[in-house]
Amino acid sequence: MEGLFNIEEQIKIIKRGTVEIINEEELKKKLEKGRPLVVKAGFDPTAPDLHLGHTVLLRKMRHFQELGHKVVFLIGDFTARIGDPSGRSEMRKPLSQEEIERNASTYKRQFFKVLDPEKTIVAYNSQWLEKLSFADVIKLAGRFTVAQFLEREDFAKRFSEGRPIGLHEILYPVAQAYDSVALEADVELGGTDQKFNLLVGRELQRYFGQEPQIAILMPILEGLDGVQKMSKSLGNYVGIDEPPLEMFGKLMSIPDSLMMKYFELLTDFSMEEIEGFRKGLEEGKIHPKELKMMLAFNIVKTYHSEKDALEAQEEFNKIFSKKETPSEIPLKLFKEDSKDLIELLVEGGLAPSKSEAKRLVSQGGVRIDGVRVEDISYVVDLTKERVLQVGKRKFLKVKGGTS
RNA sequence: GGGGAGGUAGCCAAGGGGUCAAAGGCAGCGGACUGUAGAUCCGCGGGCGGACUGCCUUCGGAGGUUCGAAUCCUCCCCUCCCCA
Repeated sequence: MEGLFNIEEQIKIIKRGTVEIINEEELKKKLEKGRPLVVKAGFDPTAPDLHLGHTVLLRKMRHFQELGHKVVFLIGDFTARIGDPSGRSEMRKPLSQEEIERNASTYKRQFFKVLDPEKTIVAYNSQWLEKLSFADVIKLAGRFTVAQFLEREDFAKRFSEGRPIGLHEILYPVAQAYDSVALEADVELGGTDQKFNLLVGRELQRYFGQEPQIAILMPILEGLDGVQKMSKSLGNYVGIDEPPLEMFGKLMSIPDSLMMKYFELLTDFSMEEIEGFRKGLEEGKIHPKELKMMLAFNIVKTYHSEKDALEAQEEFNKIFSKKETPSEIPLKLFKEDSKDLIELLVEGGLAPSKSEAKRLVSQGGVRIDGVRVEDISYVVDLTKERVLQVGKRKFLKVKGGTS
């Protein structure tokens, strides 16, 4: 592994995109030892659909792999099985072993789009957490004070706002810290929201006589709205399993202000190239849309193929620049020869309810064969194939007369 | 254990017996404008019904009082604050 990269080069690669490294000097010392470092990143097996937000971390893991380090992909199955015992959080409901396994296998399939499967060590934290007794847990917890936990931003905030903080929430970081001890981690990767937890890991490692891990914090990636963090529940995400056109379209809708961040965190362009883009943009030499297309193209290429990316791009241009209908539209067949537009919209999945469908029609959001229809009681002739369009990007072909 | 304040739509938050399907804000959706960006403007806003002073289901849960309750009473669940 060594020889290919000297310490300075390694640090440069590792630092890309990070918000903070605690601390860089220690990292350097660890690297100087010349042995592969154990690099840990934990994932909840709760939401098995990976999106670009997760890949920020995954890509950093891959950087470490490329540098020859040992990357541990830690699945938090133990904690997932307990969930949030207060039952307050839907996202944290307890998962059964089967669910966890199913999620974990989805996860693995998706990760290896980014990570090198040969070089990835997959571990489950139940392996060691399950063995701890209540006494062990109390001892571990005894290493920390309430005041320390109140340092953590979201605890402090909730505490001062008078919102509840469950004791288990305090224990979870301790469990996560113990993971680092069990793995003898040299480095732990996490989002900035994980800062506190990663620091707890350092503390606990010291207690166990280990050299504290380096905490590397990656930024939280904002989603399509440009404000909130990318997450499935907010619906502002780009899933890495999404079809090319979908992916391309979503990426084109990110705010311009997010572009450079996406380039830095989600693509392999060098920082020098990215800096060039930034300048070009500032000086008006590059059109923002062109650059965004390049971004979208590149990301689609990463998760699909160059061919798919090319097709997605062409298709995108066709639909939005030339305002033509897409070349491939799903077709839904109906028995009837004619049908209420409203019902068609609902049954075709273009509107969630009839009221909603009516709203869409009366507000001019619905077209049939490219012609706007604003009559709520319009009946669609289905003897031949018709193209329904809702808003700008939802299309459906419908045809009746199927027996 | 004692005392006090609360739980309202995706979120925040008004409303304290009928005029409340429930103000306002945010998010969302549609339209105009654009580069499917941003900013701005307009419209929508539980569900159902060929659409209107119509029907159904909503204000933590279960009962009750009333012609009528999100609003009053009882019990229960949950949260926060102060005291111990």
